[in-house]
Amino acid sequence: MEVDTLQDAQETKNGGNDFKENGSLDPVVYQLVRVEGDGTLVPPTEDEVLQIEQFLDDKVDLPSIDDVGNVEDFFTNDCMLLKEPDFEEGYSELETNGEIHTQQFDADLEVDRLKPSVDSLDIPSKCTVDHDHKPDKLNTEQGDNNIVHQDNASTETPKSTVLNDSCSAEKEKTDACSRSVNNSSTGPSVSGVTSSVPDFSILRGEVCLDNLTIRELQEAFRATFGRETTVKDKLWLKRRITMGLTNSCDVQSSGCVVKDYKIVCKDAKHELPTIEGIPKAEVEATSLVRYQVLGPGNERDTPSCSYYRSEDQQRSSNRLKGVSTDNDESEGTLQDEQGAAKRLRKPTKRYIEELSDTETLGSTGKLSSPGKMAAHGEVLLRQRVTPLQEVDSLSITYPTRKDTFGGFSVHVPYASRMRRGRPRRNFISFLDDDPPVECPEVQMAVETMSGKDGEHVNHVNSAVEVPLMKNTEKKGGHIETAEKKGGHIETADNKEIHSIEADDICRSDAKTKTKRGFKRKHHRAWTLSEVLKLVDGVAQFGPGKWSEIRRLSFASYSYRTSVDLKDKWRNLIRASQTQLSPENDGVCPRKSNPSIIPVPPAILLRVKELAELQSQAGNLAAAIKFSGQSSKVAQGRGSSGFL
DNA sequence: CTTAGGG
DNA sequence: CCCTAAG
Repeated sequence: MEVDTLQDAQETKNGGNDFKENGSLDPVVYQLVRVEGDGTLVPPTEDEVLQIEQFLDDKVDLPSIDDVGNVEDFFTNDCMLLKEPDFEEGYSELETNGEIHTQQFDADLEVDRLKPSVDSLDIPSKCTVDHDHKPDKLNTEQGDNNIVHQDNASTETPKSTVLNDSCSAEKEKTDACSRSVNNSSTGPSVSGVTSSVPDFSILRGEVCLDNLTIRELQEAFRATFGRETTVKDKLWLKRRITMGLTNSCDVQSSGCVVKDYKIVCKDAKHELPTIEGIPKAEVEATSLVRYQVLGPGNERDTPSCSYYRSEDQQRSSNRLKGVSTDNDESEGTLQDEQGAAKRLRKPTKRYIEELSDTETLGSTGKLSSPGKMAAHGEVLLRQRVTPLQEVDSLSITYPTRKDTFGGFSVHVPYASRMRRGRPRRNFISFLDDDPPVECPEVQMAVETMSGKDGEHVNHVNSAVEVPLMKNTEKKGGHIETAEKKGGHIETADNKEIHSIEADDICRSDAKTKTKRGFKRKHHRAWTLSEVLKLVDGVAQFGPGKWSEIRRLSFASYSYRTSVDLKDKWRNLIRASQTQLSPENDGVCPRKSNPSIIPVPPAILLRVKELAELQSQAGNLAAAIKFSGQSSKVAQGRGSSGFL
């Protein structure tokens, strides 16, 4: 398994209010999209993006090389997990995944008009059965409805006769689906899928996929996944089907017979290591542990579930489940604890498919698709609109953007882009402004990737150039984290230097942009050297001469404006007073925040002295104004040299 | 444009 | 950092 697999397996996520703490996400990647009234997809607003950024935090970690192994491990186990008790549930849950999100849209946006797009976006079989069955429950008008579906699906299918039941369930779903499709006026009907019922008999008993024709395989695929596939690749189909039936990722591309959802290798005649043999409890435990690894989001229940369902709702839905209550119970518990523990999410069926896809395609794991990330906005949208069948048959590359974390250049999902400016209010402007938005990223790359170049100009000390605050870039907490994880405190020098150019671009860009700080100036932590320069500058030119100081001492730091200097100085003074004078037991007020490297007391001392000078200067201005002296005065123990 | 201050 | 009011 490769990192890219994870990223490729994107899920449709809608904007709106569903991004909150609990909005658990796939361990994979989400693509934030908003469905417009007419069914078209639109990039998320920055606000929306922001809302999920925190989740992506964990996600971002995934691709990190170190985690790959774990991830793989995880999926393997998880696959097995699905198999056992709630096989069905696993499935329906997984399948409903996309739908759920989309459905939430119904609440957020215009309900009726969305249906079509929903259908077109998602797997046919995903259509809501429950609208028919449990009209009373959650699926009223609130965004909570979605949950029931999967629950029902799982509930209504006794475990014993898994296959057949699942078939019927699927059938129902399909029917319901077609209904809803038909009901909706404009909906692009799902090609044929809804018209006929898959031939589930094909999956009955011992299935030897090798003996099936492509058509049969496709049928089997449909019976397995509840949707059609246009893929004609036998190998691919076989793998998919096998995986689907066995719920295992570990499937050989051929020579396997599926019997009772277990893989039986023709040749080896032995079952692949599935959940069999592993104590249920152990498995469960495993899952628990794993769940904690991945993300705040959780998953046994679909994201929306955990978030949208109130406690009561959850209970009621649990009741609905009936059969699989015990499992649900634990799930519920898990959910309750999810806040504290990170858990992994079951790989979605789609993920599984994607997985095999990449494998089949001989993917060695290109980390993503750099080439296609160009116009993410649009490209991405189109992709989402494409019928799923096609989506998984093609080697879709999902839009990502390159970003740098802790020195690693990785592609992160489009949605995880950091917000740079003030929230954008409308999509149009969002799109229009896209280029500039990219700037920070570029900068990041430049900063972290390239080695230091030029700018040794009047550089006094490049030694201590560590940002005073480690969370240099990106205000958002999570990126910060990512950076830390990257683990290196690069010499700020690097940072500064490279940032300069990029930032300049950015700034000019921002400034040219629509007035009112559409973009907030990229936050740059003040480095020690900068502070020193500032202090020196103040000492030399006197306080208030910001423009001068900037011109002379900060010639190389084009991103520091005189105002910045002024602000910083103000802060320094504050710090010196707070942190120094009351003889604070050496504990800085901002203590316990490891990410903040306090300004060395030595400097603060100077600041303080200068500050005192200033205040006194108020009365005896003349003394300081004669710069020549003032600097000396300042450097020489302040008040002493003073008249 | 530069400063000073408040936010 | 941003924004504004004042020189």
